[in-house]
This record gives sequence, structure tokens and C-alpha cells, in this order.
Amino acid sequence: MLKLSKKTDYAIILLCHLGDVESPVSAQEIAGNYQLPQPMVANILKQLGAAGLIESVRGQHGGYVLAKPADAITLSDIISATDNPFKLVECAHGEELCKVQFCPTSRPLVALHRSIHSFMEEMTLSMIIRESYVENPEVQKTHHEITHLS
Amino acid sequence: MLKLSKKTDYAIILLCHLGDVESPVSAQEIAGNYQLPQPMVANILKQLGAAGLIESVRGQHGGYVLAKPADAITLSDIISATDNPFKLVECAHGEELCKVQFCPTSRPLVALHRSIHSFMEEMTLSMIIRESYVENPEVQKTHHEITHLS
DNA sequence: GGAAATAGTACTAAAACAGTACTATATTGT
DNA sequence: ACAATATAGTACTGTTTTAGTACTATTTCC
Repeated sequence: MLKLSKKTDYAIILLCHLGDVESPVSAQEIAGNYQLPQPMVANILKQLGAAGLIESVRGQHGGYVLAKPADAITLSDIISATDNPFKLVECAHGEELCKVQFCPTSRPLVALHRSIHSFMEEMTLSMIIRESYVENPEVQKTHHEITHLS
Repeated sequence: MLKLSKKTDYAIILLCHLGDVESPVSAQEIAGNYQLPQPMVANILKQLGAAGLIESVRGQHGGYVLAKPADAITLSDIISATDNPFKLVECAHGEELCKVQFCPTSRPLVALHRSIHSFMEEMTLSMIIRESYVENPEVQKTHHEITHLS
């Protein structure tokens, strides 16, 4: 089904959190804050670090901070880091068939793919954080007190 | 991962095909045309029929036709028919937690969900068919000769 | 009645996902 | 020095989802 994996789901939450603070935050701290399984959170942060979206500080008071401004991180970046790069469809026929230059088998989905992909390229972390406040205009708390809902 | 299931992938192809013809087309005919497994195609057509997107004609020269104009069928409709209705995220915490009225856990994703969902509501089958021609401006054949590619 | 089509539903193997576990390394504080 | 607390890297496993198949019943045309 067309839905975000929990990994990406969590990753967005974690990144929103990191976008609201300056000093490094540990995996344990975030996991506790959102009641998420600590090993899961730790793993996702590792992946986000490996993808270059966040930077790590090792050692006793270590943790993670954003590696770049929140408006330089796109939804596409996040999905690429936690799942594979976004691909709306796979070639449904044999691989060899679809590697020919002018594959005769379907292009309607390519247009769709591009539309959604460019949407994700334009949707930045800062926009996500901003929209979360708009959703809760009456609530005046820092973002990391607001978590997620389906 | 955020991708269409093969079912939906195929469904779009099938619907594009039906959008280009007037008389009923059988599952076998379509399967042969696109080299797709016949039982799979048959099953998807059944589902699309149950969802009211296409109408069936039973009997020897039966088949399927669109139940409504191609610009009245949205991508959202198609996904709802073949997979479940689009839901970007599930509640990642316990179900009981997120059923409370003002769930404190995250709303950034709700905004995302709405954006993508409205995109899918606006993307009609006729747009998909039209864009497939734009993709292949040099090719002047009926659409059902053009299939799909990842 | 036979052929060819849809209707409905149940089943299964393979792949993806979610979550856990373990070992190694780095940094801080005492 | 050493204990505590953190990240780094990676491997493993049970569960769920997906993709595809199979079977039986019904409808329609010839």
C-alpha cells in the first residue's frame, strides 16, 4: 500500500524534534519523550546520520543535531535515508524488457512519479514543522511536545 | 516503502486501456495485450468492478467498460479500490492512545497526508492518459499499445 | 448444451517490515 | 585508570503484506 514505513514515520518525528533544539539530543531522550522503542529510535538515527541528514556527537553527553538547516532537508531526503529512494512503480514486466531505450510498456506512471517526487523535493522539514503548528493553532508549546497521529 | 502495489500499478494500466475503447474488453484480451498474468488481471478487474469504477458484461462476449467518464475517476479512487484507502501513516503508538480526541502525538504528518491525498483526488484517469501521450509526443498510436515502465 | 466470459472467495510462497540484539568505539567525569 | 553513557555497525527474527494462483458458481451467446 502507498504509505510511509514506520521508519520514515518515526524519522520525521525525530527530525522535527531535532529541528527545535540546538544542543545534541540522545536516542534515549527522544525515545522516552515519544514513548517509542529505544533500539528502533537509535537505529533510525544511525541511518539518518549515515545519510548525512544529522550529525552525531559521541561520548557521554553525545547525541544528534541536524547537519543542515531544516529548510535544506526535504521529504525526499528523509525517505531516501530510511527507505529506499522514492520509486512509485517498479517495472512490472521482465527487467530485461524495460531496460530497452524506448520501452513500449507504459509511461503514464512516469508522469505520476514525477509529480509526486517533485512534491517531495519541495516539501522541506521546516515546512513540516511549520504546518504542525498551523494544525494546532491553539497549542503554544515547543514542537517536540507535539508528536504524531495517524 | 512509498510505492504503488503491483495491483494498483496494473489497475492504472487496465483503466487507461478501458479509457481508450468503447466496447467491453475481456480480462483475457487485456492480459494478452500487456503480457500480464491472466488470473491477476481478472482479479483486479473484479475488484475495480466491485468498487464501481468499471461495469461488467457477463456472458460469452462480455468484458468490462468504464462505469463513468475518465475524468470522473481519480487516482484516489483507484488506490482505494485495489489497496485500502490511502493513509500516509498509521498511528505508531498504541491504538487506544491515538483514539483520544486531542491526541498529543504528532500532527506534522496529517498535513502531509492531506497534501498528497488532495493531489490524488485531483489526478484523474483522463489526466493520466493525457500525460502518457505527452511523454511520447512522437508516438501516434492508441493508448493501449503503450504500457508501462518503472 | 457447450463455450466463454464474469463473481466470489480462499489459499500459498515469497518479500518487506518492525523490532531486537550484540559487539565495538568514542567521550566525559571521577 | 576506569566506569558510565553515548554512538557505529551489523546481523538476526517473527510478523505482516504482497503477488500470484486456484477453484467453484453463475451468466450469456451461439
